[in-house]
Amino acid sequence: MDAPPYGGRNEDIMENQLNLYNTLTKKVEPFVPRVEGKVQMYTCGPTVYHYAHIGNLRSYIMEDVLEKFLRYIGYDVKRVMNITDVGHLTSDGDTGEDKMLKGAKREHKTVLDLARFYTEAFFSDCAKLNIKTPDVVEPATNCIDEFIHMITVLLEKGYAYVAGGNVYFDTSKLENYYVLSSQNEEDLAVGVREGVEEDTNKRNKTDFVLWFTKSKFEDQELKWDSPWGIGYPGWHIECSCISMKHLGEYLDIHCGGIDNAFPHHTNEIAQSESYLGHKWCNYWFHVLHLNDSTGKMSKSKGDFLTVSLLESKGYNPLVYRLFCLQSHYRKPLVFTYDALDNAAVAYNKLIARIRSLKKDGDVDQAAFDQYRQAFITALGNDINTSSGLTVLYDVLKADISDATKRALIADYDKVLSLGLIEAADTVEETAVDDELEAYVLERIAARKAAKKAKDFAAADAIRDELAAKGIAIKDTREGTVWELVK
RNA sequence: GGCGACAUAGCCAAGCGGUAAGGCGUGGGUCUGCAACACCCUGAUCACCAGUUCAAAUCUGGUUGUCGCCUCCA
Repeated sequence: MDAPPYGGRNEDIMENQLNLYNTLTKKVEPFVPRVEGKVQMYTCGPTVYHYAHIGNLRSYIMEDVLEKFLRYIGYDVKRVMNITDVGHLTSDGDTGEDKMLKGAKREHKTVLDLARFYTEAFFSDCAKLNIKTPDVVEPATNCIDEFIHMITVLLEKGYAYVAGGNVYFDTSKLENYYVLSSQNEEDLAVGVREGVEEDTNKRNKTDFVLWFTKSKFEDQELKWDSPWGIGYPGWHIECSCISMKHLGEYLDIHCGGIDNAFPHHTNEIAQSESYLGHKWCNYWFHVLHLNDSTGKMSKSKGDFLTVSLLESKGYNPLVYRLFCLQSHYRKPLVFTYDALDNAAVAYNKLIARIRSLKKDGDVDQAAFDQYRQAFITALGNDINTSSGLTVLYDVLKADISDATKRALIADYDKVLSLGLIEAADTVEETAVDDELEAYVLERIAARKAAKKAKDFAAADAIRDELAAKGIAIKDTREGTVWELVK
């Protein structure tokens, strides 16, 4: 058997199992963790003021694949995610559109209740998409002491200043602030978008708030005492602190959506490395956006696409996962229902093919190892999920035993998490009452008799009769099967 | 205004200098009494222009278009 020809052709990086694009270096480079065999991974979690839309979830799906692939090739991964439940919960223009939030306010629920509600909703959506919950999930409100400590140290070291009641990070103290983007201060526009006011307390355009006591958002509900007065933390500080709280002074991979690269991640690097006095994170993994026909998906314009909405339209959430996996995480993806339908058909066909595989028989270990390596080569090439799926299709077409195919698919699905084997082994349980079932079975038997007697007109009449009742039948090698058509 | 990403068949999409993967759809066929299912076959010179090279979808420069970032956002 010839080795399937997948993957990069660059000899230098072929040696490594995983080559990852690093936003910090703007190159695909071999992934080498700081401590051999272990990966420290941090993910920017959701801001829980609303449901996550499927664009948000694209990032979490692709990060999930990255995490699972790292485990697949043998790394011991510790992954941490924050939950932003403070800071800008009431500062988003979207809230005007948010009926849930309006309702919550009407019912005098607190922001914390709201955060709890949407945190649960977020993980519920993740579960439907087979996204593993990170090892550590930490709400920002659990870490106020840590934030205050880091800000205190930054003030002591001279990287921060107090102005107008707020504490700011002084970006002019850094030799190189723009590590994740090639911007320069002079050309940065302040308040480019409408409705954004310039903060005149800042010494430099790019300075950012570490702690607020004075905010333009007067209705901030959650506030804590601090050396600088009663207030609440700035947004950027939480990720740095939560990461260090659980992963220590060094981080291997930091993930997030591409919109976070500047300024959020840039600011995280600034404050973290100023605080630590050494380099903090080696690899930055950014997922590009899911767009709709009008551009970037957002909660305040166009359709607000959630997992629940897709479900209500009859889509299996895993179809959306497949839709994401068909594309590369570093390319913008445009969502259309046509494309999702395409993925739905592909998903169902895939399941049907796997279902037809025989379960008994021996696994050919040599073939298994070879195809497992092909999959590693595909995914190891900067998490090329599209190529990974191609390997999966190749396995289905390969001249190897069904048992080997099933074993490989189950193995791949540790990373892809499309529920392939489970779906294939699940017999469609149509919710029908016994009476209907008895009727259908009787009609099928009658049709079979008619067919046997070569009375095809009668057989077709029975089929039409059932079709009129929304029941489709088809003849397979194993006999006639039926299902309710929507 | 500045910074950045992207542009491959009807649709989605891989491609990492050596002569265009895969999926869906379409069309044709095999199997079935017919239909459906399944299976087989079927398609593009890679936005445009100019360079570098023996060789470019892949590198360089430019043009056009789309999108993102420079409040908060995945």
